[in-house]
Amino acid sequence: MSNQGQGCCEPLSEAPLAKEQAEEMASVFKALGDPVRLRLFSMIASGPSGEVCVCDLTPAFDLSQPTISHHLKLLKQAGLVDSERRGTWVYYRARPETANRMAALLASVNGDRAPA
Amino acid sequence: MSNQGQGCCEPLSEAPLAKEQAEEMASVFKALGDPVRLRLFSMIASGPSGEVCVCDLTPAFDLSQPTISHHLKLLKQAGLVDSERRGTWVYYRARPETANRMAALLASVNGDRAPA
DNA sequence: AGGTTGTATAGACGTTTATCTATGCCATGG
DNA sequence: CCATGGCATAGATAAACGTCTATACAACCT
Repeated sequence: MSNQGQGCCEPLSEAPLAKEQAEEMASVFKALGDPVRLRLFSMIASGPSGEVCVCDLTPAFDLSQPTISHHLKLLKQAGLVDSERRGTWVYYRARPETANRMAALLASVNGDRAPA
Repeated sequence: MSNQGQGCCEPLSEAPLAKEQAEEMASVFKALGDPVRLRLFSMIASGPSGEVCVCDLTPAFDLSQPTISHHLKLLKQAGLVDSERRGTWVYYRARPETANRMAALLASVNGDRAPA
């Protein structure tokens, strides 16, 4: 229930996005715009302990380890995940603020408007 | 079944997002992953009459008319907007079902897990 | 210290993408 | 009809992207 509206932006249905805001938000959508990254993010976000080891993520794909590492880096740069090294392994965890911010933006698109 | 102690590499039994679903949803995010398209979608979604004429969208950018037309096409293919020709002009309107579906996905990322 | 395993970085390469100019396709109006 | 204006399609091109192999870095374990 932590929907702390951090006053990020107007809902889409009220006012168009400014150029800067659009660029910032588009970069997050772009990070989610790849099937591999979306699945990675999904696996991380739904990790039962709130975090997932890279060693669990890598074998889940038919891709090389550096490729997975690269995608995780992009997710991190987009602000969607955070990483922490504990010993040998690195754990990734979702950053709900970012996801919820994008969710709020999309949820504001409503269809009931100007009934003829 | 937390493996925090040492055994890290227990394979995830099931991916939260299936491969096909991820590809389908990623294609929508990809459409929103461009600043121009996001602004276009934003302008369309916030149109006071629920729809916006292309003739109003095109001059709002420093881009050629075919480029705008191309971006609108991608938004349409992603299921984010619909278009209708009325006489000389073409009007675009948002499809809230798609936007709300993506919003629901992102909103399901919540941080309250593994209390303290 | 040396070997082993997990993760990240570097560089290369083929594909996709965003943009342009040129052109085609409606629909309206002389 | 033919001309005009709005929008879409086609083809070209440079930049960005996803992937790979090779290698470097980091932490563990004898």
